[in-house]
Amino acid sequence: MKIKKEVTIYDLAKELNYSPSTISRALNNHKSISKKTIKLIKEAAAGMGYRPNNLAAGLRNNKSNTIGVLISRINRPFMASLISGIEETARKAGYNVLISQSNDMYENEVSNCNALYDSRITGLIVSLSMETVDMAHFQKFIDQGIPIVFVDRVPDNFNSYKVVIDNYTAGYSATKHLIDQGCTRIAHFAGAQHRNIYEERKKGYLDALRESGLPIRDELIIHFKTLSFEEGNKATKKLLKMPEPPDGIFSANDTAAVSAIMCAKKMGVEVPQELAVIGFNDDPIASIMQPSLSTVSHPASKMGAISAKRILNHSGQNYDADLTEITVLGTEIIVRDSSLKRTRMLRSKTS
Amino acid sequence: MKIKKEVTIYDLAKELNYSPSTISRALNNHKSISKKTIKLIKEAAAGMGYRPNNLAAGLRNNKSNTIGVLISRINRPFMASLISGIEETARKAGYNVLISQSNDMYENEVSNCNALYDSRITGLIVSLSMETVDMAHFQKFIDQGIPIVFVDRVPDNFNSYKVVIDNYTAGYSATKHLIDQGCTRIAHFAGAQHRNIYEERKKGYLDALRESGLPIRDELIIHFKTLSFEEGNKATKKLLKMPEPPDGIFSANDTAAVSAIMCAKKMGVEVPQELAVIGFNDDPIASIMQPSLSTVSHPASKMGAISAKRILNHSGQNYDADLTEITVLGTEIIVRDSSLKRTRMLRSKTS
DNA sequence: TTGTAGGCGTTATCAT
DNA sequence: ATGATAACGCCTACAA
Repeated sequence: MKIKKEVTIYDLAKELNYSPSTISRALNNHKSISKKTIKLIKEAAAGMGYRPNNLAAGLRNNKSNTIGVLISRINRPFMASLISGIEETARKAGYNVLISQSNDMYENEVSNCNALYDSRITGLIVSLSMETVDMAHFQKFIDQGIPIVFVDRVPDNFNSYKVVIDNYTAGYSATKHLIDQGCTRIAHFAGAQHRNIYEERKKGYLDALRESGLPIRDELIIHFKTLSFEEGNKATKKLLKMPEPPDGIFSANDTAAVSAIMCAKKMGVEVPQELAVIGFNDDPIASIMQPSLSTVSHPASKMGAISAKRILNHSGQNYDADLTEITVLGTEIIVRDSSLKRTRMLRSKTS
Repeated sequence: MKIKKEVTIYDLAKELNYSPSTISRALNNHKSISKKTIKLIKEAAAGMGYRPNNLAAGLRNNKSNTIGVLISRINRPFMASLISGIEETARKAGYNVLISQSNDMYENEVSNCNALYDSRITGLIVSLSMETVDMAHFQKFIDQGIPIVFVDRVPDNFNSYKVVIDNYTAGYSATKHLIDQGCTRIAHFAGAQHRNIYEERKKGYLDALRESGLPIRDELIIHFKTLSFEEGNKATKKLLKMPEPPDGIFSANDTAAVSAIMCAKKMGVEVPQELAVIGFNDDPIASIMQPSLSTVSHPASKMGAISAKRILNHSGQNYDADLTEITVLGTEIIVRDSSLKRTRMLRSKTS
């Protein structure tokens, strides 16, 4: 097939009897060009079907108008909403979004990192893989003055922009809520402890128990690898078979919390009467399952938007100093049926 | 801050006493370069921290190693899995993925289309917005020999690659299943009829009724704009208040089906005994809610992988001919509790 | 306000 | 097997 020749600023220049530089300036709204000329040139450009070549502009500027995103998996409600927030904000500012998923594997994270770097992205937004410990693969961005925003799963040994929620308080409040409901043997589904968000949630859990004078029982703290449905199922089965089973579970994510409820049901354990459950994230499923799942809100889309804005605002600032700008968002406990031991008002309300 | 000078093939050339061309060829595994030299050069490149510049290579080749994705919304289970499938396949082949969401608005689709074009993507994967009717914005890709793969929500007045499921058969089978369960007044939640996937599902529904000798009642066919939870809720309420309410609903997506079940519960209508429901997509929620939702499988990730492969395999072939290569995937009815009127085996099985 | 010219990093062509 | 050179499209000092 014949491929149509693309229109360049040279073609426009010839057509309109201007120099290419004037065309270029006009298209970029350069102040030295009169409104009239700009309008004329832009209309001609549109008429001739001109489309800018980001590759050429990017090469010239050594930077593409692109934000890179590096996450574990796209098809998780939290991540999908995070990306959605990033995309929306970036798009409005005329930026594109390049995505990549590590599937929670360090090796993938490194190679995706390189792939994004090779595309000369304007900035990088990262939620670390479960495995990642070493952070060397991010250094080259810093060396080039390319801003990195870590979001949700952030490192604590690397200075950069960070966007997180207050995981400690969230963990504390979630646990406190269960205690308020009368739970005394509260289990915790903990995430990988080298990811500080999970460490913080657990700390909040521990402190809530301590403050209430409840004993900390190691056998009720289950350390998960990925907080998957399967892991949750297995853990719950084991817990409920204990001589003194827990009467409450605080899970570090909704997926595992849901599996706990389903497992309990199957084993004939009533939720919330015999076992109260609270999750984390407020996935869509939380409000729909029955009993509906109490959980902690996690403003995914907003975190994405903030992360993108960080990149957009960065432009040329230097942030390699030992300066770490952290944005901490609040969360709230969303009380639904799965943790309401005492009163049962709102029973059928979807929330 | 000081920005480190980036290493280019010229630096490598100087360092190794080769010409830039040789370096370039070696890095691209050109056959005229000996294995030994390639190894030498690649090792030096890695040692010196060389990273290729996709922008420059892309400009030179007038094509970036990037696949563009244009969808309605990322944070929908089907879409997230679709993207995930695309990303995984693209990544393995060394391609990047640029995403954009239209939020189901025509105007956004057009401008995103342009933004992706400006980045000189290798190929475009599209699931049309609900609004889109005119297809002119895609023409420029065809003119440049850039392949387009339409997936799921595809046009029927535009020749290109397409990846779809057999919506007619799916709609037929879903409806037939309800009939087999003894339903005689089956309602249908239909999507926007100018999107052929919804038209096909409806056709299947109608034919299933006809073949079974059941009357087609217009008042039981509800046309939705977006098949949202709210729309589903409203429609269900109206249906159940009819003098002769339906005893079955075939919804063109799971979201609306879930809302139907929840609405029915609230109104004291038993599912499936009084009202059987079957959805479409097999969203994660379908197997977890109670009663679990019968639905039609929709191989999102696989469709994404196939779409990406289409682009990767295209390389230079001409497909502007009046040739439309369509890949049709099969689906299957997933029977769960929400439609099992008669027998109740497997009651507590999650599916 | 507009034009000229050089270069961003890479690769393909042509030559050796 | 390797090298020299031009070109991809755009932007921006510098000049006018």
